[in-house]
Amino acid sequence: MRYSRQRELVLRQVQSRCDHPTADDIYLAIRDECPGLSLGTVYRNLNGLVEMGRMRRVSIPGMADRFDRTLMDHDHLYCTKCGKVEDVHLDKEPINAMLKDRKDLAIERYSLNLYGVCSECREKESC
Amino acid sequence: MRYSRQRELVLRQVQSRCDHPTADDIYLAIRDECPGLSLGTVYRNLNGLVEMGRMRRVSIPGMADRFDRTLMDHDHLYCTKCGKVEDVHLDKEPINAMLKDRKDLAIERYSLNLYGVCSECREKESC
DNA sequence: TTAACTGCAAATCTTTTGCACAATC
DNA sequence: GATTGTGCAAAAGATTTGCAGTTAA
Repeated sequence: MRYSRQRELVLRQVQSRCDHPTADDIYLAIRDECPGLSLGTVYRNLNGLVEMGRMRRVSIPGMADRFDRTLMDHDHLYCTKCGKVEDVHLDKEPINAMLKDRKDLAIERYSLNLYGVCSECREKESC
Repeated sequence: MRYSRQRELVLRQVQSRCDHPTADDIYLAIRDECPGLSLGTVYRNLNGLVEMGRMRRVSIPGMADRFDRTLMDHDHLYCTKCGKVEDVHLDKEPINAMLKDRKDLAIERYSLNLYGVCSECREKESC
């Protein structure tokens, strides 16, 4: 894979944010720095970067994919109040153990999506 | 909500199948019994029936939603060989207990998607 | 009768793709 | 100079929606 300014900007943008931006968020944020940039290029680069393991894709049914700079294993909480996606680090051992017990299943991987109220909205509520 | 032949056919179709059909699968299967049926009507009825709790929606990133007649709580295994979606009944207690321990999180619900090889494909493999 | 439902087609939203041109190595 | 990447615009796929006509209660 060879260098491109567009890919560099996409990667930097994702790495600089903790809010799980969509392809369009990223496009809007960097297009000023790169006149003529096209959304298709952002998509192509995001796909490549995810495939290379430089970032992760977060898929939540019914909405555009988001992109996450954090490579370490973790899960996501979709806030039912404000729509934000928050990182959550759960202890996966209970799940892994339970799945390992099921020798009738050949599970390669799984994804867990959480729905609830994010920490920011909870703080607002309790005031 | 009042009776309609279209809704009746959609519901019957889902209830008669264990293969998690998509809206389009359902449309193709029943349109002979209902000349002039439109895909939009199938979508509208599926949405209504899910909302009424008469069936469940199964969302897997990157593909069309599927519909599931089984109302009881369970999970889904997406087969990476053949693309089928298989019902899986897991012991959720370990997950629920782990989540309950995390009093810093306000989780309302969660969804678990499994990826692996379905029972049918595993049988074929082992021959 | 009237509120809910339908068919149709167009619109929406997200993502991909074909192609001619440009940039990298 | 070969190959990879880009911009543009069109296409694709899933789903929703506006509207005028139809149907159940």
